[in-house]
Amino acid sequence: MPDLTTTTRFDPAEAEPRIMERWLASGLFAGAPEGDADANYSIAIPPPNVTGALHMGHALNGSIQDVLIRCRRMQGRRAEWILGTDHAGIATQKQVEKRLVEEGSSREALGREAFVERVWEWREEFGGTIIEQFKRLGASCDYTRERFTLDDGYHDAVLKVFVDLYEQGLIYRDLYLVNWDPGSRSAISDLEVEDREVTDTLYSIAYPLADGSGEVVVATVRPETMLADTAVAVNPGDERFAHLVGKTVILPLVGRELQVIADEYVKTDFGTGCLKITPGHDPNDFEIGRRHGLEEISVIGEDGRMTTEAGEYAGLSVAEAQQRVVAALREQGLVRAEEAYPHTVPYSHRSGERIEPLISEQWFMRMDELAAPAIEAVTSGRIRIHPESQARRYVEWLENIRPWCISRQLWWGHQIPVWYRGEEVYAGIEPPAGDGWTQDADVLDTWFSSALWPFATLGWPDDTDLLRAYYPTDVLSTARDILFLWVARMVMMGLRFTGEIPFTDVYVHSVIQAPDGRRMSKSLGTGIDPLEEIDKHGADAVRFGLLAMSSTQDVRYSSEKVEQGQALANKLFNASRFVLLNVAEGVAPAPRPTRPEDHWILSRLQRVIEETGARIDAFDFAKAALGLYDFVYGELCDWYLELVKGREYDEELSATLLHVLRETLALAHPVIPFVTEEIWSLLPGAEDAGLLAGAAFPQPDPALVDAGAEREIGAVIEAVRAVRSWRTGAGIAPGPVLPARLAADGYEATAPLVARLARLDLDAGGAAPAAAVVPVPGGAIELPPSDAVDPEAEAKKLAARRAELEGEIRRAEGKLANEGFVAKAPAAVVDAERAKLERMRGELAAL
RNA sequence: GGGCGGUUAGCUCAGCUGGUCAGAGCGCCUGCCUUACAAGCAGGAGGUCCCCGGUUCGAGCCCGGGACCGCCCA
Repeated sequence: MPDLTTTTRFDPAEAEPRIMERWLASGLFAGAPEGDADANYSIAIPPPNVTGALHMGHALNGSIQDVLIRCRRMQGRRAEWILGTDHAGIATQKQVEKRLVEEGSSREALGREAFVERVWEWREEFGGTIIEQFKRLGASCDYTRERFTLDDGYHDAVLKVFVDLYEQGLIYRDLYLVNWDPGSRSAISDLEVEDREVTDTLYSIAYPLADGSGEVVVATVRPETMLADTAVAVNPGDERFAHLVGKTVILPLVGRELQVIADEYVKTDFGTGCLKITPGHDPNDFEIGRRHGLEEISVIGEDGRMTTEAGEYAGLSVAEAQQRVVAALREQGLVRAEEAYPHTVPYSHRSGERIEPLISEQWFMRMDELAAPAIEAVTSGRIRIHPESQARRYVEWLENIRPWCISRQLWWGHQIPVWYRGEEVYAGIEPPAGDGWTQDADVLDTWFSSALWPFATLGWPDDTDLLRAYYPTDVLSTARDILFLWVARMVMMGLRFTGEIPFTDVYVHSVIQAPDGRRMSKSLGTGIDPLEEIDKHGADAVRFGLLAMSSTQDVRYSSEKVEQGQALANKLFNASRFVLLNVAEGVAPAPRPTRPEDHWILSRLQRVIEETGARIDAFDFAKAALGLYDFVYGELCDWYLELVKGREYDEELSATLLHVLRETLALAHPVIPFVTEEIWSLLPGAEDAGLLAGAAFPQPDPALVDAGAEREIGAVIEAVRAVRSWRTGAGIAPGPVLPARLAADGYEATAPLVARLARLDLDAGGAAPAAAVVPVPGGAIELPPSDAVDPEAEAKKLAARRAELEGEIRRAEGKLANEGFVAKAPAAVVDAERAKLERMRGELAAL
């Protein structure tokens, strides 16, 4: 505990761990599951990969969710932030495989059972890292109910979903062209593929016509796949080749006869206008092949080597085969052209290796039937996506959804609950009775299990207290990149298996880029570690900074915003010292205004309470955070605390100061929980008040809004600023008290405030003609001749001001003389212009 | 190729339905150790709101065209 009389800085490193301990010990984050989901408030955290470490995306999203959860908790709702990690199939398996290699062992050497055992051991040792890191951030998750997408209960849910969908005919096995990732030796889904710009060689190759009447030239960057060609296609509207459709060509090197077919897919202006069709190794060709009933030949195997179908090339790597095929074609004089060709090529998001499209037998999920209700949930407004532009993307994606390849050739994950015995196939939660059954070796795509996250974490399929209390959840906060990968799938599965939408609001937050605008990534070296930032500036500062810099679009990381947050925490700490060291003892906090400035700050407080609440409700976190900053700096510290200095700290003032401080702490707590909790514990009566995290969130009190006081103190502020500014311009030091007189209305109750803050003696103005005139609201402050005032300079400044005013007046008069303006502009705008003109004429007259 | 977003102060960004909207933080300059905070306080300088046209009494804001940057999908 800091000693307020001597400590002038808030020390996050010392305070934050201590405060987190108190929160965790209080049980506030882990309430009993009572009541129903309508009354309660819940958020399911996007489960970080168990292999993960906290990055800026987690830190931002954690801050966002924590603001929501803390705010609702303080508003009296039972708030549950569901926590857990994802088993992250490929990532985790690779992690452990790497260690095995370092030990001179391998996955294969260990065997499946032992390997999976090793992964569990790894998880036991390192899987908690990111959870601990969320604590550093101050995230008020329910740490007592941490889940894992591979724990027992969760596994049961996954199996049930698989078996149900299988029985309903939505899950099926099929031969299909998949994105084969040679790196992980597994099929991966379309969404795990990323395109990269690559320059390949585009070869033009001649295929002779079978009747000897000529040749067809096709263009390809993958000549080695020609060994699997089963047709040549042209555009049906292409007159150049119309006569060829239906004819036969001879596939060089292989000798197979290929039909020339017509298909709309072929672009007339690309390459030669003739396309070789390789259904076994190209997604588009695969589609064309299925349309035309073509044979599907595979010449590349899952090991990345040519298969026996490739004849003499069998066993070669793809690259070797390409060289040999091109060489052979050259020898036969069939290569017509070679050119460099930049294009985009699919790569595995996971392993980073180039995708090899292959036909293989995989498990698929039919999505159309699941997608329809998920589209309806959003178009009907039952689920709201913020910002709305993302809703369009969601709907468009679902409308064009394709079957989802859900099997992965990995060992770490939910092994597919299907057993085989000869020709028999059995899908079930329990293995079938009898001998001789072998289970499918594949596991499910990690996203299959994540899709169940909002309800599987709560005990589904059992009807549990947790499920009743917290499902459906309220908000799902995430970045854009997993809107399809995860969010859409949760909606589909939620609707299918619980009959309810899994959440009512989806908030899509910014992606934080590196300060130079590039992606933040470890491999680029552009990453900034949020934990280092927390070490340097404190968790409050990082939370504030991330929230303040976030918006609906991507933003660059701004360390200035984090420093701004640190400044705010420190400012609040010192403002609190001032209040606590001055107030009378034994006074209960309460609004007890006696002076205009008291009414003013209470009125301003109601406005910031109102605004902050509305901004959090609207997911406008940047404005919520910056609005708090503006209030604390621009109103509370710069003005109110300065205005009350010099007053006696009587009961009324003490009560009001404590009230304003308390309300401000509570209001700011969801954004900067640590420093506010720390100060809260230093308030008088803290022992009985409990934790701020469990206190009430402020509500605006309309009775304390006071427009009159706002005008009155607003004038004081403007007047003080005007005088200070004048002093600087006149080269007069800010310190000395100058004689002056107030020639303005509206300061009956506040003149002493102006005098003190502007360093003026308003009773010493005398009656002599003014040597300087400072315009203020309602009139002017006049300064008599003195050593400090240079009459010549003053005269010059006055003349300049007059000229400026005259110009402004002419402009306003011109505007008001414009018939179009007066006739068409709204009355309020015209009136405002007239009022402005009057004000300027008044000021000119006063000069 | 299709779609979406962006371009406002030296930097990072706010600017709602067109009318006190030209703003904030940081940086910079000047002056202050004013009994909460010098990681502070006060004051100040700084902008062709990407370009060209249009609509309007009035345009960062709306419309058309263009340039550049970024993201998503194919």
